Amino acid sequence: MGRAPCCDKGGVKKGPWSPEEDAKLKHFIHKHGTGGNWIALPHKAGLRRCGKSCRLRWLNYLRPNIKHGDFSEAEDRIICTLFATIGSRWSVIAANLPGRTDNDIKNYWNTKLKKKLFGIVPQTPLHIHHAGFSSLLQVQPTPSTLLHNCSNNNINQTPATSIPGLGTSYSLGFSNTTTTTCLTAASVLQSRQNRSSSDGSSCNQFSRSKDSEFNYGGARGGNGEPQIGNVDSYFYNELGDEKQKLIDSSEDIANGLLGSNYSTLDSFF
DNA sequence: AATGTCGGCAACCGCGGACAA
DNA sequence: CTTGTCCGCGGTTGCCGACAT
Repeated sequence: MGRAPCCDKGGVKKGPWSPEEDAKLKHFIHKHGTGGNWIALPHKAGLRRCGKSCRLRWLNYLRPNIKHGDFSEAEDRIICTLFATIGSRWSVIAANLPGRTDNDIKNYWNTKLKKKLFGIVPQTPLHIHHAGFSSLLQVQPTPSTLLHNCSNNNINQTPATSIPGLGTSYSLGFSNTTTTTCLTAASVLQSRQNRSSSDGSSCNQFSRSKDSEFNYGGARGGNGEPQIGNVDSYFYNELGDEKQKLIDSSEDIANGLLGSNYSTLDSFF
């Protein structure tokens, strides 16, 4: 039953690829393609490597049209917005950045972009976060770092909007990438919930999976920890007229960035 | 100059869904 | 329907060069 055994784990080489191995793999794929079977490929190509390793090497480094080097400001913005909208789905983000690999984007986010956006470790948490940002709990920005980053980034300066009643009140400048994308993610989700919820009060859909967990600092449990899935208490009770503005702007951003792919976001929530 | 620390990046690991037998 | 493998993904590790002490 089942398929033939995978590669011989004992006989395979691990670690960095040599130029000779790269050449062998490249030559074989150019001549024969992958054949839809990575497991059989290394043997056919004369490589003592696991099929998985070959696939990774090809996809991340050897295949044509791979971009290496610095990311542009436009790429930064796309990564940030998509990350805030869909979380750490690097393959989906990579699909929106031609020539970039998921591994590249993941490394770039973890080593540079995260620091560029959030700066030093803050004292005051930002009260809105998507599951994608939950991994950043140790590096959430203070209002001052938000403003600092905002002025340094010099991105789309627009009037700030005050977000009251969230423990610590302060202005969130829409021009800041991080803030915008947090609000974008929150309001996109909220608008989607509006469409699917008859009474507008249920947040169940936000806790269905780890990727759709949401919380607001304005809605905390008895232990003071943010509660998962309490988006509505903020959107319905506290945000008032600003709610629609947020939803409208976030829909525009998402539509502009993702185009026809935007409709596929439904599948994530 | 030697040693320690940090950051960037390539590669590996383990998991879950899809699919073949 | 069950079992076992393949594939793709995200998270993590470890190597190596740059920089600091």
